[in-house]
Amino acid sequence: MADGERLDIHNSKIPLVCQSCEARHRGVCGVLNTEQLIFLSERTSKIDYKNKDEMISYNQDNSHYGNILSGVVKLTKLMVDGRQQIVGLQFAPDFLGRPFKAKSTLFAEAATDVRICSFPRSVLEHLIKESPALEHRLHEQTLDELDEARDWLLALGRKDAYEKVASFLLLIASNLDPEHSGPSNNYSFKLPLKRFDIADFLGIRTETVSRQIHKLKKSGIIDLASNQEIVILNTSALQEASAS
Amino acid sequence: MADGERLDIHNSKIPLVCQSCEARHRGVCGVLNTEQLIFLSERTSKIDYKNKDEMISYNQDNSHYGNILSGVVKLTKLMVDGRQQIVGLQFAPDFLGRPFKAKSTLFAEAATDVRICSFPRSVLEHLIKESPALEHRLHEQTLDELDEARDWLLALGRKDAYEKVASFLLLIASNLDPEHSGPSNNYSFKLPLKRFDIADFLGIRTETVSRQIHKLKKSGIIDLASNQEIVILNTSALQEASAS
DNA sequence: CGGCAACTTGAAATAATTCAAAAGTAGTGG
DNA sequence: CCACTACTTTTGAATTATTTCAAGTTGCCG
Repeated sequence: MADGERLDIHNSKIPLVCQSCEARHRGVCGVLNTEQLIFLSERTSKIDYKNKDEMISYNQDNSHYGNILSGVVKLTKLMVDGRQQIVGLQFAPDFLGRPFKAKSTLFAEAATDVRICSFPRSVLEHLIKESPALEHRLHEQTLDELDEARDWLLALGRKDAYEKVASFLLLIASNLDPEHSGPSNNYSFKLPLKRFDIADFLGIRTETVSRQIHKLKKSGIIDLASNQEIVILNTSALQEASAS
Repeated sequence: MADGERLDIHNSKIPLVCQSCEARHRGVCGVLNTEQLIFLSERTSKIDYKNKDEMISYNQDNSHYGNILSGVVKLTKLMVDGRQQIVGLQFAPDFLGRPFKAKSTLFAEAATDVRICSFPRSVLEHLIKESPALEHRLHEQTLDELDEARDWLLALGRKDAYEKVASFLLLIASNLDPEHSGPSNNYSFKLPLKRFDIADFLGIRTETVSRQIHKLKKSGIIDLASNQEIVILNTSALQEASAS
């Protein structure tokens, strides 16, 4: 670490595997310096999951972590009698996994085809020890997830089915296209979740989801290009309907 | 910082105000060294809130943080039409406040008389910069809160009223007396929340809470020493009833 | 002891579920 | 390209859990 100039040149060698990576800047990797990025990239492997693949199982050792490169991941909880609830949805470039705990307390399942950049626990721990900025970044994501979870506690506890479905459509729209936060109308997207999963997320039944989507369509707030393709005709009316 | 011996002696002077403090070891202060503890203690003030006092308001600047020394704090969300949902309960020695965000997205209200050790944002930020262990400790609490929030997502989304009330009683029992996690029977405690707040937490109505408590009593799982004092007669049956 | 708030109880109304069946959609192979 | 199957979604009707509304009862604090 003597010659500043050469060091700079050397450090600008961002690993090839990272150069066009979704998570490189927005994800946790954004806080790593080049040296740390090289260390990490040499210990990662890209893993592809098919839609419906189980990525993490309940009680599984938290031996690996990952960054989501593409796709949507469902986090679900299961009751002994089979009742199920989605307790989180994750999108690229979210960090995936529960740090500092031996075993997982939930399931992670691919809701679409998913690609992640995976690395072992020891690598995470080593990097955290070296880089407080990394723990800070993870802490921020955890805080954001907590804020989100609390928004959903309100929705599950106090909103009716119609409001829940409207809220869900807004959530998906804003996550698939972060630009879409504003009231730009006539925005369309493909739902990453089937009716059953939507119901699972909202704590209601698929039949109820279907009926509420029908209502939203009938009142001209949305339209269906196909079963899975939602067209938002009137964003502010949808926000109104979501009661938030 | 020259003479090691004197420094040690000096450093063993834990601030008087911290010496008998609930949060000193279990809370975030547990990760601070003596020097940092002195720095912090010189910038804190103990604040007492009465039951029902609003401690943090929606959209309020996050200018102060605190450690709960005693009492129970409700975190609530409010909809424009007045519907309300408790999204978290905090007990001593929890850290209170939302770091790294300008404004609060929820209300914090004293659910009992509450005492906190409060300090300004700048002090937190200064200490975090100096001590990665502090951020780590905060990160851990946030992760625990997220785990809890997700447990409640499952409860709100998929449990019926009877199961919700049973789950709630178990939650309170284990937080008021951490020793009570085991199946020791005939344990009694005073509910820190009124029926209305319990309903608010569980996403149901007070009348429904009342009816479910009645059911639990009728089936011999609990007894009421008074309206607010619950006696758990059969912990395993209560766990059964909570469906978790 | 009085008065107000918290809690309980009952009966009617309602939102969502359950069950059943029909309609739509996608994928496969002849 | 159509037929076939499997799966997802929609729709309808009956049932159920919870809410709502209204009235009582209890308990607590001054």
